Amino acid sequence: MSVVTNLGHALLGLIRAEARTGYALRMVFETTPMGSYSSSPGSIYPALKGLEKQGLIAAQATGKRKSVLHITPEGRRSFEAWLTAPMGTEESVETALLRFAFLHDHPDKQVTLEFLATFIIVLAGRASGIRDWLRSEAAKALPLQARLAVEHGLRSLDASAQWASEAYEALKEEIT
Amino acid sequence: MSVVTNLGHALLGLIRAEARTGYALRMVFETTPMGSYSSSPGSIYPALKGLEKQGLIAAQATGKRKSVLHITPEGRRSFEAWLTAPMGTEESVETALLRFAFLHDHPDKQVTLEFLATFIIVLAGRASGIRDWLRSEAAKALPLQARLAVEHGLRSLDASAQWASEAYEALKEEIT
DNA sequence: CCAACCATGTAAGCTGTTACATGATTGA
DNA sequence: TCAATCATGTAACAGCTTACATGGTTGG
Repeated sequence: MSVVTNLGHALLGLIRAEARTGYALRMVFETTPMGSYSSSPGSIYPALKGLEKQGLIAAQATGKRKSVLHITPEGRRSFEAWLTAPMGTEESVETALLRFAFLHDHPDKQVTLEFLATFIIVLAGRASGIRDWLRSEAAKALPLQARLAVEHGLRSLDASAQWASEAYEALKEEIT
Repeated sequence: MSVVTNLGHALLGLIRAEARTGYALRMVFETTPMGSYSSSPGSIYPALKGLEKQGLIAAQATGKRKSVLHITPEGRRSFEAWLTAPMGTEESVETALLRFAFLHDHPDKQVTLEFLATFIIVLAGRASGIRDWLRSEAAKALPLQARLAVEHGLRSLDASAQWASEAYEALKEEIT
């Protein structure tokens, strides 16, 4: 039972790439566009403790006050499983993007291409659900602006799908 | 101090439009694309109690078990203030969309047009922040896929801005 | 030496989720 | 009458935020 949140996976992925202190991780969230995640000590440190309690990361004290966190073999396994799990129909765009970003060092590039292909299908399904609703009687009863707001959700999904297909092409280029 | 969440404002706005039972509100979230909000009893009823405690809505028992909720004068004032407050630079897209949807019955359509214009500016500011970062040294150190993930955020913002400018035109049409 | 930054943590509180619980009403 | 749906709620818990608290290190 993986009780790891998006924040937890973001932290785990960063630590997997390079052993770091909690503070260094906070700085990543504070100075890069990865900053949709917390960055406040009150969320980072408890999350790290959770990962440690689950045996996914371990701390190495370095004489000074700071302690460098590194990933454990079990953490590596758990992260890998999360990374390559099949995408469910309700997986959030945020989670999918996080997984995609971390898939970069996966040895088999085909996995990433399939990931994007599935993502496109999932997004298309959601978009057509909204389109159906917009054609329904209920939708016609709504005032223009409420309908426009729904339309925004559709545009968002379409933009994601558009992005995914371009990313697909870009990666395919890179492989060859 | 308005301690009302997005869910609270969504509920308040629906009740303002028409007095309803808690169950009817749940159904709105369950059967329409407004369903990004809760819909579970465990979130709706406590939220409604919160609104009641703040004097923004009031319940009228109807003999049977159900009680119909209606907005109070203070609730109306509070909602109106939220609706027409100037947009801050960190206002979430979700909040902005909710406000936009409820602005439909605002007497002065010019307010809505200005709202959209501001929204476009806010989005442009965020997008250019990301674009700047993508041009930075830090960004160039990132692997392709991480950069692509950031690019997704940019596309999202652009799609919202595109939507906003089209909504602007659609509303302008409607007014005349 | 003092300010700024590095570094880690705790405590209170708010939202929301899941799951459980209850009972009334309605239509087949 | 029995199932489905209407209708309202509570309890436990997860996750995050804000604010508070502490102390080490480094550069001017």
